Amino acid sequence: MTGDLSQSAQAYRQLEEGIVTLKLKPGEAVTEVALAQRLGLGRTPIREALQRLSWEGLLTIRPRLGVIIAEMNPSDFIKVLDARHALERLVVGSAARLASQEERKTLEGCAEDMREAASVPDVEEYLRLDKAFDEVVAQAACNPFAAKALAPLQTQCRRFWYRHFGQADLNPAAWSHLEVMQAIANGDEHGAMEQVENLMFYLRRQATALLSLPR
Amino acid sequence: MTGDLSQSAQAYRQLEEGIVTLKLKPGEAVTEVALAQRLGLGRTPIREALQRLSWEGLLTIRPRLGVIIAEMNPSDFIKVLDARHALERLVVGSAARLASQEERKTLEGCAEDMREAASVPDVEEYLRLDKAFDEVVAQAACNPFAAKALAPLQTQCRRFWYRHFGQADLNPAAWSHLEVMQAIANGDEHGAMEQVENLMFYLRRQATALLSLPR
DNA sequence: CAACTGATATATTTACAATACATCTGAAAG
DNA sequence: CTTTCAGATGTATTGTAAATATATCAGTTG
Repeated sequence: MTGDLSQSAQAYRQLEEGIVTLKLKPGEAVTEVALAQRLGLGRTPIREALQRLSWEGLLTIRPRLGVIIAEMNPSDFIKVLDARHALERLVVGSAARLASQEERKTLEGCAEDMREAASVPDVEEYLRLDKAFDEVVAQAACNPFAAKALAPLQTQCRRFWYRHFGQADLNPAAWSHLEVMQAIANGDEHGAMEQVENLMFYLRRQATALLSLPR
Repeated sequence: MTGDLSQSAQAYRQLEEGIVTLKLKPGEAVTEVALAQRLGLGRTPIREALQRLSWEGLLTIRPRLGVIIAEMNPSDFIKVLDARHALERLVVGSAARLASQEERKTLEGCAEDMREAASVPDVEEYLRLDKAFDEVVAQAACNPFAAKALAPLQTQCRRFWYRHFGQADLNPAAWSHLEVMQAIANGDEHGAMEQVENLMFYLRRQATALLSLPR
């Protein structure tokens, strides 16, 4: 019907997207039945999606009380970044070393698209490409365990970034991504790790800048 | 009734333990209803537990086909270790820096118990203590995101370790753990990171030794 | 101010539907 | 006559949904 994804998977995708793009606002309380009606699905798929989102930290389920979309303050984001940084080093390095020709090709295409999305600018498209980029790299690294650990952190980053910097200039972030992609595509392991260091540092600076503003 | 855990949580605990202690053998196929009967629970809690175990990589759910307990070969274990290593560095360092007095106390007690479990030797108790150790450290590090990413990797390690080295001498591994705990308890960040490096190196050596044997 | 009652939301169970796999039967070919 | 392959039917298992039970919160009443 709607692709050959299971209903749980559909629910998950839609809810995740809704959360990172803030259609579901941080702090908001929602009920299972409300979501079920909204997405036109049964309660069970919704429930399974919610559980998964819960242990990815995108929302918290409070028994008999409802689910609330997770808040995220800058200091939490720093913590996410710490964890992500540790894993990105590993994964990006492996990807530069192990990526297949096809994956390198895909990465170059992705870089091109991202450059364009940043110059339009089209934030949602940029986000989709960022996600695609992360997925290709994760696959190229040939370490599904690291990939599984990393993915939720990347999702959190996207959400936080969209919330606080979605309206800002996309170009600096995009450039930084491009450098990483180029290095991986060229099989330059050292360069890739250096560039990912820059990228993480850039995100960290953004977050700390936010911390000093009392908002 | 059985503590105040939800039935899903109970199911998860029991299944996880069953998997790491190989009461559920790698490659084995099981059905939801069989597990439900075996644990005396309904199908839904089982199902939720299975899903969680699935995205922790302890089993794979093949739609309309059944769930099969994950195999794990040494080369997979190396990958798990790569990812774990990256995160442990971060978490252990933070824990040494940030642990409360109470947490340091707990760690010292844990070290004592582990020394004893290793000398008895009591593998299952050792495993429980190892898990408790990991949990205390994760909490002390004040980074729930890193902790969530790390926990499944630690579980995988325990399982693999129990399977291949459960019968071997516990003392070397225990000592290495003790060093880490001591360093954290003393707030010696540098020492803790050094010791965790040793521990990871030790595990890696064990795995590579296994790789060379054709078994 | 305390206790009770009603409403609301989740936790769990149960039932039903859909799908895949295995087995059995039949016919056709050698 | 035997063997093999194709088709159909039966069984087992998961995916989904609805119903029931239980706990929590809020509002009201004594």
